[in-house]
Amino acid sequence: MKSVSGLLKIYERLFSFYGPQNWWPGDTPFEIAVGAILTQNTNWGNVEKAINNLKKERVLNAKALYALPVNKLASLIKPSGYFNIKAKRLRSFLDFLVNNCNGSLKRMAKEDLSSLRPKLLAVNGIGPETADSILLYALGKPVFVVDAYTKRVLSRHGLMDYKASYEDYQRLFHRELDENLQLFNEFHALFVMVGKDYCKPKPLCERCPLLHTPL
DNA sequence: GACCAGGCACATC
DNA sequence: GATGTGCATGGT
Repeated sequence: MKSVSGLLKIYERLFSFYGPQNWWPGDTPFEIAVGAILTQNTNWGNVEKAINNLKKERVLNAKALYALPVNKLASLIKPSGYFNIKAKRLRSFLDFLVNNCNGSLKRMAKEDLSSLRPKLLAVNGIGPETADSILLYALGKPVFVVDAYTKRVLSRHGLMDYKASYEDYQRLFHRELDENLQLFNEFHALFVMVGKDYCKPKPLCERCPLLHTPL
């Protein structure tokens, strides 16, 4: 008898309800990395406004963004909230990108996950979720992205203690699931979908697909 | 007007 | 290691 992972059941239900998400919503690895920083504790719609401002100014590339004065950068990303601190965080990421990877995410992607992840985490303003979002969605590295919705869903379904650490949550996925880039990509996106729709601070379980869709 | 949103760094105990 | 706080806009 083969035991099916509870995580896989969740994945199958979400996938059959929402379908493929084809994340990240961004056209280039650089846009994805910028979006990952801008979306910290922020509604994605506000991030889109900020990214559109950068596109209009034609500065959504490493070289142009690096050359931009930090106060000008802050004014462009204002709609995404926390604009002063996020301008600094973008600058610190750009420092790393330019000085270690010649401004190229393609170059960054050549480095192994195990050595690259600690380097990203050492960049001021890049914590575990932002690092893993960049690694998975901009660089194609097989690492699971844990976010607030993931924690809510797993803890409310009794799979994890809500207060467990980021690494604890991530270890669960890496232990239970095959190392599959496409699966990691879709699964995180599906957590965001069900989180936005149903797994809010005040849960809306009545019509949640995790409780009310067939396997 | 209150609540929420795809975190993180930093201070303090 | 755990807990508290500042950061800020825009939608519901």
